[in-house]
Amino acid sequence: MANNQNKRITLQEVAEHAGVSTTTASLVVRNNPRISQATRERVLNSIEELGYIYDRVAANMRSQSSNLIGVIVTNIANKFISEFLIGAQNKLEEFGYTVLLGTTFDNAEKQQNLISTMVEHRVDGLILNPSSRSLEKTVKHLNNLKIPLVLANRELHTINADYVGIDYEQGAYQAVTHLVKKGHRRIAFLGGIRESSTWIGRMEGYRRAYKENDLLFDESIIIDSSPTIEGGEEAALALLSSSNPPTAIFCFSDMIAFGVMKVLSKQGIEVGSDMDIVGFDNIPDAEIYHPPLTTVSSFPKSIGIQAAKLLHSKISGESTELQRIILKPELVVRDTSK
Amino acid sequence: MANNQNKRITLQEVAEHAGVSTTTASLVVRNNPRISQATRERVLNSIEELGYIYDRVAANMRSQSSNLIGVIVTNIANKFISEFLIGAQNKLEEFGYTVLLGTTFDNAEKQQNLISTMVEHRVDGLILNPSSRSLEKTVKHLNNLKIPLVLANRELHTINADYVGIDYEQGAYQAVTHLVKKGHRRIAFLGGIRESSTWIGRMEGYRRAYKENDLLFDESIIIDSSPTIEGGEEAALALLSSSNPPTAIFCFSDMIAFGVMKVLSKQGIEVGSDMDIVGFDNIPDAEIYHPPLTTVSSFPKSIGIQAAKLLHSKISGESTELQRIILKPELVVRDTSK
DNA sequence: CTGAAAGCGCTTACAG
DNA sequence: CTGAAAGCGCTTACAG
Repeated sequence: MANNQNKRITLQEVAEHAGVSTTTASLVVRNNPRISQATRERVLNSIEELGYIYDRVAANMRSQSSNLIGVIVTNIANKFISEFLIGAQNKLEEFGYTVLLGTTFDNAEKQQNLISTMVEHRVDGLILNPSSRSLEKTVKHLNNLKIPLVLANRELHTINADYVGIDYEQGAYQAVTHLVKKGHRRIAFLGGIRESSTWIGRMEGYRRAYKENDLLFDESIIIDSSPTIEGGEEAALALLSSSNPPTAIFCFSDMIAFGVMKVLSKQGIEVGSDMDIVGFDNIPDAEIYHPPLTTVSSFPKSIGIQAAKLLHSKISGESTELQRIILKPELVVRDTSK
Repeated sequence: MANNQNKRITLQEVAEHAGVSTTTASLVVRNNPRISQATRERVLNSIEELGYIYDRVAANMRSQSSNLIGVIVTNIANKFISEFLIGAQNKLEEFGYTVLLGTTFDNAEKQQNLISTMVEHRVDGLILNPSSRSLEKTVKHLNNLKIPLVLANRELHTINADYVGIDYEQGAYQAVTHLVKKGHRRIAFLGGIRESSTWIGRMEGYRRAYKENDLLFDESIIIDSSPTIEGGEEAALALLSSSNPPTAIFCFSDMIAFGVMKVLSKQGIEVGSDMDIVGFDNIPDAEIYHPPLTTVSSFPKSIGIQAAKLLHSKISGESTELQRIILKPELVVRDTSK
């Protein structure tokens, strides 16, 4: 083995090899047009010959910018989140950033650690899909952040930051109104974490639809849970044990709806005839599920794209005022409520 | 606005504030035990008071290690991949690394760019779930890599690197043998990209089961496709137009199986009685699908964990020989083949 | 169009 | 147990 096997070639060595200064070599690797074609080619040849690899870490350190964006999400196994992440990542890469990914698994401590790590890595900006609960320390930290921050999907009202999400209130309102038009007068709301802004938003829409249609509001058919299939199963079991079950269920998410339907079908309750169901998110599975699920479509990929765009405009100083971008949801009627 | 608003406090300023040298301050932030308790506390107080943030970029540059691991996958929207990613990420974070994520969307150029970017960012190691086709340039690049590389899920035989994956041959063999035991003698193999090692592995298992059971091998019921639900639909349509259809189908993946079943159910073909189906991957949806899907379980999270462990042992120099870790799959029988 | 020198914010020998 | 000085590999004014 050669003894220079593990040593990276530096720009200075390239410069020496090409017979120019490091300044010139540096300008060449960054495609600065003020270097003559002849010199540029000499340098590029040396780079090729020596197998030089640009050291972005050193460059970033000197120029005080990292081109790194931290993206922190609750759980990539959730289809809504993975779609969101794809949108954000694609757009960020288009802008020339590299993504530093963190997953909190909805854990507040993990979220705090990830934010610290990313800030220590000198990310140029941060997109945060907050966990359902955040430490006070984290709120303080985020409010003192010197870099642009965009919150996504879940709002933290204690934090002064830009926000991109969908109109949960409107989505829930559409879902419940749709069920009312089908003749339902007793509609449960199942799943989701009661403290989260995403749950509260839906609750407001649910209430508005109840009020406008003079339905009898009943806390006992509003059951929260963790936002997973298992959570949906638990909520459904709790609901079925009640003395006065509803005729339709509005679910916090499609995942919740899947859990609910799993329980219903085990109990011999036919979805779409005995009980109508509406989900939320319109994940790809909603369409291929049996029966296909009526749901509120919420364009997670668009949210990701918007968040990336907004962050980029903040970083480049184009936009300075705080913004809230709220995307409109859309009801997709399928077999669970026809 | 104060004019020091955007300037980060440096360790030197901390040291001055605490009345110690930067050496001492540096040792304190890294929890070096050779600093006395009294000095340590003075420094920690100054850090708190000044709001100092550790600059990992500068530290990494000086110490020539980044604590960054690049993880490049084909598509996080795929459940198999997202589970894999969760396993890898959790384990890597446990080891103290931060993850730099890249998604290739199975595009060879994008893969090449991502690898370059990560190497320029001086990642300490790379976990690569290769796209189905790779550029020659990429192969060369990977073989000359100065940092540890672990391939996952898909092997590239032209690359000298460690590999973690499951035994696709064995999985396919189990699936087809299971169908033979159910009495099937004509079993199709649908979906997946013919050039990929994951497809070739399954094909070998399919052939072995055919040979051992003296079945009549027929190329016309082996139809490849892109590894998506849509790909499954296309393959199924192509199969159904053939003059001599099979009585059972072994699908490249659960996603393919979902596409296939969608087509079959539209055509009024009853899955589990008219036609038996076996998938591959055992993604969470396989269980809740209607009907629940028989499939080969392939522990993507474990693959991720193993890949992270292996990479870590390479980085810390514990293991030097090239390793192949092949996890055994397991058949999970459900309603599509009972 | 090109170069010499300083400096980004840390860590690392080395010395005491 | 602590400190002064050099250096990681770049980019950035500044000068010519």
